[in-house]
Amino acid sequence: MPELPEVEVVRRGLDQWVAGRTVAAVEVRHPRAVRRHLEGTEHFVQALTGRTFTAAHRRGKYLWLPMAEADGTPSDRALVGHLGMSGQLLVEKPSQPDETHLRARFTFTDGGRELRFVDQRTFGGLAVEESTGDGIPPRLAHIAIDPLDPSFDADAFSAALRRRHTEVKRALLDQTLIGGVGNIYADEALWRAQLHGARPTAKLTRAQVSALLEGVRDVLGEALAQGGTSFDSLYVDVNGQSGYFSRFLAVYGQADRPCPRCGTPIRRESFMNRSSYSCPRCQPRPRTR
DNA sequence: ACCGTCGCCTGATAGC
DNA sequence: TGCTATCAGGCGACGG
Repeated sequence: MPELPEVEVVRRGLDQWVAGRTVAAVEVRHPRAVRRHLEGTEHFVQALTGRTFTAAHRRGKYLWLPMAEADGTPSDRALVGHLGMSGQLLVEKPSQPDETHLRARFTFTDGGRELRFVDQRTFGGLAVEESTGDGIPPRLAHIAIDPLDPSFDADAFSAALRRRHTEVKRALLDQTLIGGVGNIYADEALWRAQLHGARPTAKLTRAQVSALLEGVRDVLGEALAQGGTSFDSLYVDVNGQSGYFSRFLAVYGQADRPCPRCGTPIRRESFMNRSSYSCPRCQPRPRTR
């Protein structure tokens, strides 16, 4: 599942292989892929055809590509994308057979490799959004700065976290508080900080918040270092099927396997209608909830 | 304003 | 064998 590190790998691929190219045609194969483009599929196609992508940016798990008009002047719109659970953005030769779950195809005026949006479960999507310059499109403004962004403010995050009246894992998954953390890396960061996800945020000490943030940064950074070198950027597989995940994860998906720190079997709990993994000894449950 | 729950979606897998 | 149930989980809408 693509979280921040995987999306950053995709961004780098787009910046290298798509930025600077002009769209010749757009084919939408499944309307759900552009459902967030409220003006409809035809408008989506019109808004992109003939425009040039100028760069690829990311905040949290969102990507956006600013555009320029045919005469080179900057456009006030950008292509915004989210990979959801299973989305891929692939840069491939036109001769490559269509993928089963191909949702949209972009061809370019240079006749080179196509950009394809492939998404089995269709939680992801594309839209053209208002945007000026390289700044974040207003529709994405609610997504918090992510911890790999140089402007991330650790003190502000710590203060905001401790002001919340919720459980710490919920807070980590809240994209308006910190961007880019999903279920997998939330569990990994909590394990590193030796905190159970049900701990109330308001009662965390400064030291605990600090350890948590360090855990988040480390796990995202390490995943990026591995993912960024594991994939051919021409074919960015963000489904984790290449297996680099499982060698790297301490607790996620590791139920009944020994905790790498203390050897206690990892437990799996249901939380927010999804799975949470933790070490019963390193991460004791809070007494009350 | 803030917090928690629900529905969306499809393929793999387990169990009968 | 073939069916059904369960699971994977990010996000925005919505209700309290």
